[in-house]
Amino acid sequence: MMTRSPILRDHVAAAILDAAAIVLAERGDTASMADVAAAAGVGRTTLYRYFPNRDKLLHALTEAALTELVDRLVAARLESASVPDGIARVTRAVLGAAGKYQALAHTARKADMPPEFADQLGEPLAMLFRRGAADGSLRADLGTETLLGLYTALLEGVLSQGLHHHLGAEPAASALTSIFLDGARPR
Amino acid sequence: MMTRSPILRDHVAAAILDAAAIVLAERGDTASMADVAAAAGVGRTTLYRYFPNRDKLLHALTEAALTELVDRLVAARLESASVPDGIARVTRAVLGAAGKYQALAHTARKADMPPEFADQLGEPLAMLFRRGAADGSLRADLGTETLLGLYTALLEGVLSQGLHHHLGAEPAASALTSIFLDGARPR
DNA sequence: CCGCAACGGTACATCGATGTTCCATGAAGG
DNA sequence: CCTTCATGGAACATCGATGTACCGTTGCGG
Repeated sequence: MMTRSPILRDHVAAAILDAAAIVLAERGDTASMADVAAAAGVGRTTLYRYFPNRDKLLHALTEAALTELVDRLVAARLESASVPDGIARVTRAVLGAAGKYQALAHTARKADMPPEFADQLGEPLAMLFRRGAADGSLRADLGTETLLGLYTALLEGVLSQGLHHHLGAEPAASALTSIFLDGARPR
Repeated sequence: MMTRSPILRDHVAAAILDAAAIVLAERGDTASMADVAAAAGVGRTTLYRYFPNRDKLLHALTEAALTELVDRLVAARLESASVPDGIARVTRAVLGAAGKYQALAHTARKADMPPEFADQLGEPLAMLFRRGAADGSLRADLGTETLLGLYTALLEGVLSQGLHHHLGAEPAASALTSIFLDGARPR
């Protein structure tokens, strides 16, 4: 027998998640399961065969998005970069993973983010900023916490505004990094 | 007869809108009319007497929020300020009007923003940034459009992240302005 | 080439939200 | 004091979304 193919099934599931990410990013919570199914080019019942209910789908989506983000973050090897370059890498990583990640900002209003991810995401970033405060490559007058908050706010704003679509991911990333590090005033 | 009092009615309506702004900002589209009514401390039927349906409520809320924002923006007298100071004033204005404005970012996904408001909000800001590009008080290498996009992204991100609640409106505004103008790198 | 299994579609039960109607209550105003 | 009117609650109809069951079709695997 051998149920058709387990790999195919995984790929279909991935395709559904990609579609879900898009439609959720567009329409937010108002997107229905039917919308997701249609966007994925799959029957509604088939969608339910892969994800037995809406919660499971959301959960799988957040997990996929956070995993991708964490992967990109470790691949960025922040330890072996200067602080400014590290920030540039983080920016590229986040904007590159935007596809799936963007949907979560609207829906999963920090509801049930698994705490292990929170650490895996937040710690490297916090470490980077602390290092910057210590070695003088970042301002100290605003406080490391505030600085980090402003940086993530800028990331979230750019994503939610779709700026990386107008400009392309790479130009958007370099513009964002440049503004955050050097400001809008000419040096 | 004299239907009780027309001013009282306006105040109740305003209270409902305030409550709606809060609950919409928290729960987004998933907030029900019943939630809004409860948050406003008013019966569900009474809510429907003031706003005959959900659309009307949302519409009134966006109008109130945008009106407040426009008012603060004209009160800021951007023409008579330097560009950096103008940006500081805009930041304070937006963060000050956050209460109502924040809810719209999640819900009214630039759906039906009345175009007259779009101009009243966008034009002064665009003017300010163009002036900055012309007189050299803002960088020109990223393009005025991009610069403006990054600035509004930063505003939106700070709001959606609630940073102005952790820090207080005024400190948040000055930190935001400082980062945007001067960057995170020490000068 | 044949059968199993996944697929898509239809139909259906259920649930929560929306919007409406009606009525009892209570408080302000004359 | 007594009328009047807004309020809040309950009951109701409706609608869309969720989740489930069934069924005909299709196509890959053996």
